[in-house]
Amino acid sequence: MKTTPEQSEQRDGTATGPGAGLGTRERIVRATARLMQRQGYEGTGIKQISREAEATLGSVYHFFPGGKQELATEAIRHGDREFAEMLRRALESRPDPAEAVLAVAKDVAAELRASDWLDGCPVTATSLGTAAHAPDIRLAASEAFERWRGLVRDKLLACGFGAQDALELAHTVINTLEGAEFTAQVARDEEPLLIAGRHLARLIDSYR
Amino acid sequence: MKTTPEQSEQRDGTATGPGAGLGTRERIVRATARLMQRQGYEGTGIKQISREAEATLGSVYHFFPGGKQELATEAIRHGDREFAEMLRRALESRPDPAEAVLAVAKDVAAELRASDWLDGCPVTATSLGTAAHAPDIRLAASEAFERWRGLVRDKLLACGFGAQDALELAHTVINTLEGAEFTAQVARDEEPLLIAGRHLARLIDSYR
DNA sequence: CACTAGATAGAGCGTTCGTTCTAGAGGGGT
DNA sequence: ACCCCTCTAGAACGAACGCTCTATCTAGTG
Repeated sequence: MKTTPEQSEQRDGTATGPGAGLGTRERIVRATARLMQRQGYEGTGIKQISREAEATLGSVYHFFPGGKQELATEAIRHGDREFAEMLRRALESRPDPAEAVLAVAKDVAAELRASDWLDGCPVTATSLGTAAHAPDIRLAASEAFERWRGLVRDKLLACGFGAQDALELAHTVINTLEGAEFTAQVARDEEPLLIAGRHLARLIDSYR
Repeated sequence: MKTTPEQSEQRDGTATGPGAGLGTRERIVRATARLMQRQGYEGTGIKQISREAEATLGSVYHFFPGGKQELATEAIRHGDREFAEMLRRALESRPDPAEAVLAVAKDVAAELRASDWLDGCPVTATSLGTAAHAPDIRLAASEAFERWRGLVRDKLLACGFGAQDALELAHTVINTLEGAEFTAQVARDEEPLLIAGRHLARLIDSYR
C-alpha cells in the first residue's frame, strides 16, 4: 500500500485492531510474540498470525522470508527487549538489589495475574520444543536469558558484590523467577512468585 | 492380539523396539511421554506416537478414547512418577537436606547432558501452551509440581524445619531447579543447574 | 462349535498446516 | 510519460493433522 512504514494504514481498514498506526512488519512481530507466548511455537499458525496482525500472508513472507522460524526468533527478541526494559526499570528504581529483585517478582506476578494466567514467559513458551530442530530459536532464547542475567549482574556489581558472586546470583535470580512464573501459571496462584522474590532477596542479602 | 497385557508381543514382530515385553498401553504412554518431552504437546502427532510405540492408531484410541489430551495427561503423570521416584531416592540417600538438594541438581544436570540437552522437564514441555484450552493438562502439571514439593517439604519437616519454612523452601527448590534446567537446556551448559544447587543449599542452611 | 468382548489394523474423513506462486497497487525517480 | 521497487493480496499445493469408522483377529466362555 505505501512505502514508508510509519503513520500509514489509515487509508484502508487495517488500522482498527491493536497495534494501529504501526508499520506492517511491527504488527506482525507483535502478533507473533503474543500468540506464541500463549500457544507456543507449534501451536501457533502463520495464517493465525497474519489474521491477528491484520496483514496478509504475502506481507508475512515478504518481511520474513525465513518463514516460521524467522518469525519465532524475531518474536523472542521482541519479548527479550520488553522484559529487559521492565527489568532495567525495576532495578534502577531501588538502590538495594534485594529489594529490587523482590519488586521484579511482584511485577511479574501482577502481569501474570492480570492476563488471567495466560501470559507466561514469552521466551520459554516460544522456544520450548524447538531445541532439536531449530538452533537459531534456541540461540535467541539463550541470548535473551544472558541479557537479563547481565542486567542483574551489573546491578549487583554496582552494589559492591564480587564478580563471581554477582554472576552466579544473577543466574539464580533469573532461573528462579522463570520456574516460579511457570508454577504460578499452572497453579493459577501468584504465591510461588512472591515466595521466590523473598527467597532471592534473602539469598542476595546472605552475600553481603 | 491378546488379552492379558503382560509378556505378550512375542508372537509378532512388535517387541523389537524400546519397551519390548511391555503391554501395548504402557508402550503408548512411554512413547507419548518421551516425544512430548522433546517436542511439546502440539509438536507431537498421534500417528508419530503410534509409530514410535509400535502400536496402531486403533490401539491408541482404544486405550485412550479421550484422544490427544488424555494421552498428554497420562504422559504428564508418567513423568511425574518418574521424577518423584528419583527425587525420593536422592532425598533419602542424604541425611542433610541441603546436601540432598545439591545432589538432585547434579542428577538432573547429568541426565540432561546425557540426553544431549534434549530431555528437559517432561511436565513443562508437555503442558506449556495448552493452559488456555486444556484444563485437565494444566491440572495434571500442577499436581506433579505439588507432589514434588511435598517430597521436599517432608524432608525438611523431618529435619526439624518449621512448617511454613519447609513449604516455602520446597516451593523455591522445585521452581529454581525447573528454571535452571530450562536455561541449561537452551544454553547447552550444566552450569546453571550446579549454581542453582549450591544456592539452594545455602538458602536452606540459612534457615537453621 | 458358536458367541462375545477386548484388542489390533489401517483406510479415509475434513481440516489445517507451512510454503510458494502470480498478480497487482502505490509512489518516487528520470 | 514510463519504469521500478516495495508491499499487498490471496489462490493453490502437497503434506500432515486429530479423529472416526469398519473390519478382522484372538482368547475365553458356554
